[in-house]
Amino acid sequence: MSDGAPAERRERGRTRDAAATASILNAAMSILVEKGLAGFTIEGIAARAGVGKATIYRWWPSRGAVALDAFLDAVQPLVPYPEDEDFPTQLRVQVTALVRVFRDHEVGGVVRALMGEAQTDPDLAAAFRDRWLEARRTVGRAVFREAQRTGQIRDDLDIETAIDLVYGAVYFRLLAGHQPLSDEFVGDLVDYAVRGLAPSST
Amino acid sequence: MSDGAPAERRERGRTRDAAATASILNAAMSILVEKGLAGFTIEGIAARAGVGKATIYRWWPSRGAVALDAFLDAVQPLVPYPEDEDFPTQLRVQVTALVRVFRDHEVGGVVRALMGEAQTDPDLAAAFRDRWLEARRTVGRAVFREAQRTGQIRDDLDIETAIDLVYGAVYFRLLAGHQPLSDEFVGDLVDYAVRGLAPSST
Amino acid sequence: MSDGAPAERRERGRTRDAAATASILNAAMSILVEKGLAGFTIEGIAARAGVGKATIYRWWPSRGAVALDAFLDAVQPLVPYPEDEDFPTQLRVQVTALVRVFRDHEVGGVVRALMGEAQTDPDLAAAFRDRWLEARRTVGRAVFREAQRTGQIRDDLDIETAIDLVYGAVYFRLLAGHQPLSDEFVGDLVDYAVRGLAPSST
Amino acid sequence: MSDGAPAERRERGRTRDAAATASILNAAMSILVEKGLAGFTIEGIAARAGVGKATIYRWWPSRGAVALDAFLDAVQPLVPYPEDEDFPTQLRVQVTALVRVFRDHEVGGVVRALMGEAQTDPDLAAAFRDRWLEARRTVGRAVFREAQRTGQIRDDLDIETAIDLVYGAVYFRLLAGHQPLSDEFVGDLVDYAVRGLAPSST
DNA sequence: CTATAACCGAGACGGTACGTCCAGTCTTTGG
DNA sequence: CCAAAGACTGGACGTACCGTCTCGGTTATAG
Repeated sequence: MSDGAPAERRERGRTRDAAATASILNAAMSILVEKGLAGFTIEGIAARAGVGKATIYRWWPSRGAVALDAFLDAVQPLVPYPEDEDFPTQLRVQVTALVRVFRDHEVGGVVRALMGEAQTDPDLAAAFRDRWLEARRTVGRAVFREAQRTGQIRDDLDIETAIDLVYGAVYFRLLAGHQPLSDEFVGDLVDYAVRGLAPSST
Repeated sequence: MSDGAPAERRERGRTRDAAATASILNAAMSILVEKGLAGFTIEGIAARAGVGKATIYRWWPSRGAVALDAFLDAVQPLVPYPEDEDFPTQLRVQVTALVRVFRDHEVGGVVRALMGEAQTDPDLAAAFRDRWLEARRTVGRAVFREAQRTGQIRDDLDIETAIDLVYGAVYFRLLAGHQPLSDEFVGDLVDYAVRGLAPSST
Repeated sequence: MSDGAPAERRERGRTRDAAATASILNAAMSILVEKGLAGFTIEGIAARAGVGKATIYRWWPSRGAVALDAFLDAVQPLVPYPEDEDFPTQLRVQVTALVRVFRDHEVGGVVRALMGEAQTDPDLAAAFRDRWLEARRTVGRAVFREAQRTGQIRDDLDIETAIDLVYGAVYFRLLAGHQPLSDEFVGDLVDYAVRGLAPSST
Repeated sequence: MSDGAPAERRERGRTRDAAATASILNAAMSILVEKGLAGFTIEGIAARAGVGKATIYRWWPSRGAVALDAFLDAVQPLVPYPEDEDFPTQLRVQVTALVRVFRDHEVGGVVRALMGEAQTDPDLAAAFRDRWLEARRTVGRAVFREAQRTGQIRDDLDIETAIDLVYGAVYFRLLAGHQPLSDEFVGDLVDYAVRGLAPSST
């Protein structure tokens, strides 16, 4: 949420109302799921949460920031950590998990909304990159590095590009909507990528 | 958006003013380039174009539709058709051309704006898919099919997935902005993809 | 409004379309009666009459002018001429007739609309005065003069003021709506006025 | 329009801004006087008052309501209360005062505008009746009742009709503009009315 | 019998104002 | 000092009409 500071020194005055915060994030998430980003307004959130607009502005700089917090609140628990498998399997498990979250939990719409809004709001874009994308890439990077160490992929690989090769296609389908995020798609995608990243057969 | 139908039957009443149409698209494009989608308002376009708001609403259903027409007007001439080369070269040329258009002609920001707006506006999303993405994919598909015919890539390939493997990464970097759209990126991307799509070495 | 010049020299070109004119006045009257002056728009009249807007503007300068013509067309036949009776009876008959037209033929609303619009449109005000009020006053003046000649009212009377004494109350109730235009009202009104205008009893 | 209720219970939230209210009414009055009801727009008032349109719409339902409040603000202090005189003198003083207000203080135009607008806007019509006409009639009614008690006018008189006999003529000349609101007119009018309302000479 | 002119319907045009919504800020009362 | 309530300025929205202006097409008179 906006801050980070771990409430070091007990400050004067009334403390932040945790109930209000939770109420705001719940209201935000339910509005996002019901109506998408259109119709996602600060006034609407305040009304549904039973909260003054100023209370929202005190803690979040923009509607996108609220949406991002609500999204992370709802979605952080859902994504798995890699288990001890070979590289193709690990990659397939990771991508499948992400696609399923997008497809099954009405989360895809929220991600679309957030990335759409981020095209207009640079602060949101940065926050989304740092708090969502980068967190996921950290996990992904570990998987690729381990695969490099065990010789399952080339060691002159640009890992950032390799990650984008796989996940770019997923986000592209999510955002452009020209093709479905099917399990077959994930299978082929991982297959082509694994081959493309493998060491030269010589 | 505006038409499509080739004005078959002469209609009654005053005819559409081509000068106004051009003026609107120019104004729209220049506002998009100057200020991005924030600050891209119907009122602003009307004012800069010297046109009544109603004239815009008469022909376009939303600001996104205006932006799309303006974008296509400006960008259609810039993208090349494939020449007679081997598959890796053709792919590299195509992807490089797209990335350069995004990078060099202030067009990247417009595409970001359009795709961002499309997350909220389903009509715009459909139009963007049909009139931009699909047009580009048609070219891309031909390249992949030719490569298939000449045995440069596997013939059990899902071409749609293959296209997304390459172009997804480009759009992902454009929209998420976590890494630059550099020429090195394009080089590696095409390299990994070509390997991944190649026939089994056996 | 509509005419004036009695078609002296036959002019070149297509002549005025009488059907269109009638259609416009009918449409105007029916819109006035249905919706009042709010909702009485040139576009609405043109649409209902099946006529181009320009055709209306060619012949009338404003919506008020159309309304006035439509009103006079519909109402001129309804008001009676004075018969050969004594003054109080003549006055009562005249006022009663006017009040009944206002009450019974949905004409009251149109007069209210016209006088309301005239507060804003000086040309309409002048036309309404000349073509309606003055026409009615001419009849009224004759009645008062005859009464003066026969000694039924004072001969030092200011006839204009006397007319306003009677008709002013009627129009006031029509426009302000604070009291109904009942027959009892007319009776009392004429009674008080006749007494007030009578010669001194000495 | 705005309230009336004497702010019984102190409410939560920011209180109504008296400066904004005054600024709106001043702007409204000055626009009315300068340009009449044509050119009297909510946007114009907001601009001149330095106020958002929503602030006007929050407190008044229509431009007519604003005009009425501005009018009453400006005019309430100007009309006198009856003094201790005989009936004809009292009536003459009252009518003369009203006519002078109409003539001399640019208030006539505003009343014309209000009554014109009221022909189209029923809410305004009701408010104008209750807050202006009825307030004036209350004073007038007292004068007539006192005259009845002292035998200066008939006691079977319909006072409402009697009031309209006098004031109807004034408003008629104001609204129709066919004759001036001169002092001679007032003199004759009161003279004829007083005679007409007097008890039978027997 | 052809020009020329004024008419007609339709409807696009540049504008103005509407009334609504929301943004982001400010000012109250009250916990 | 925080929270709720809600009034404030401001700006864009999408709509409705305004009055003007082309369009293609239709009667009329004049040559």
